[in-house]
Amino acid sequence: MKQPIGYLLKQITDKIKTSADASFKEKNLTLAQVRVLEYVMSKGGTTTQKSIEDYLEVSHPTVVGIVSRMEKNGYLICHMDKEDKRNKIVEATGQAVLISHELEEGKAAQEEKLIKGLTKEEAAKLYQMLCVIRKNVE
Amino acid sequence: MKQPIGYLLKQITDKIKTSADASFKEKNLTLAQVRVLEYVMSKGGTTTQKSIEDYLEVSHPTVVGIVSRMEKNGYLICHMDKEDKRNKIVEATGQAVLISHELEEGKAAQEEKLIKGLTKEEAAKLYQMLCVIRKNVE
DNA sequence: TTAAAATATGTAGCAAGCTACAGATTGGAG
DNA sequence: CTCCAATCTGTAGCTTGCTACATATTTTAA
Repeated sequence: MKQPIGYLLKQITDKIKTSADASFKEKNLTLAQVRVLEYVMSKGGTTTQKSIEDYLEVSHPTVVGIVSRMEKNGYLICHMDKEDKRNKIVEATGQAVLISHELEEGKAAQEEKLIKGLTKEEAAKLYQMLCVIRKNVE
Repeated sequence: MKQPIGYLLKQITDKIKTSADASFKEKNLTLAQVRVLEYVMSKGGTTTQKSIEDYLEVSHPTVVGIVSRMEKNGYLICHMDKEDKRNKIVEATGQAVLISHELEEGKAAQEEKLIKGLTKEEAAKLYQMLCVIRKNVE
């Protein structure tokens, strides 16, 4: 029974999430939170909640949840933007900066593990095709 | 900023789920529920909860939730297996049989939309590479 | 035969996705 | 200036994932 591509994608995504969440558990982080942390660091440690939302391409209530859990766990600090009171400024804490280096190292290894068995050309082709599909579902 | 493949996969998967859920909403179904329904129908309208779990490759509490919501909405009926009382037999209702035909028609169209812009050869190659990746994350 | 292991299900509690609705602030048109 | 629209955030409530723990039944091994 040949599975539709969409289902294949879901199985892969679920398994990436589950194993990543398990590996981050001792740090009190999840894959989604690590992605947020990477993004905030790429912005120099400070950004807005709306900016995270645009980057992740998820709905704003989802970001509210992730950010507030990270704040509760000491990875982020939030405060209102005095220039524009609609904006919520999100900053990485010292604790977050410290572990973000470790996280960065593991990242490349994960990507390699994912595409193990594919040639460099195949991986590039895959990437390109996934971009086509992403456009198709927009 | 080039996104990792894992993240690309997640974005695609999320969007497929969101738009599919919206399209099934008037029938009081979700994408996950439709997949269960398809599977049950492929088994002649009767199977066990454990069998659904193996097919979906998700944890058993996840299946419990999906099946019980479908039962509540009149798409499934469950009862204990008298041969082996550990098994929960799951059956599609008449209502489920009726709409399963409609659902089947939409399925191919969705798959086509997803891979629109790829040649038949590319799609086959994509499928093959995704199978490699699925093995890598097992 | 009986006790332990395997199997199937269930419940509790959490994270992360969504929509729908609401509130506050800012910007722009008249 | 004023009011309406746009923008950003928040809350409520849902589904679907998960792990951890518990229960019942069956199977297997001693």
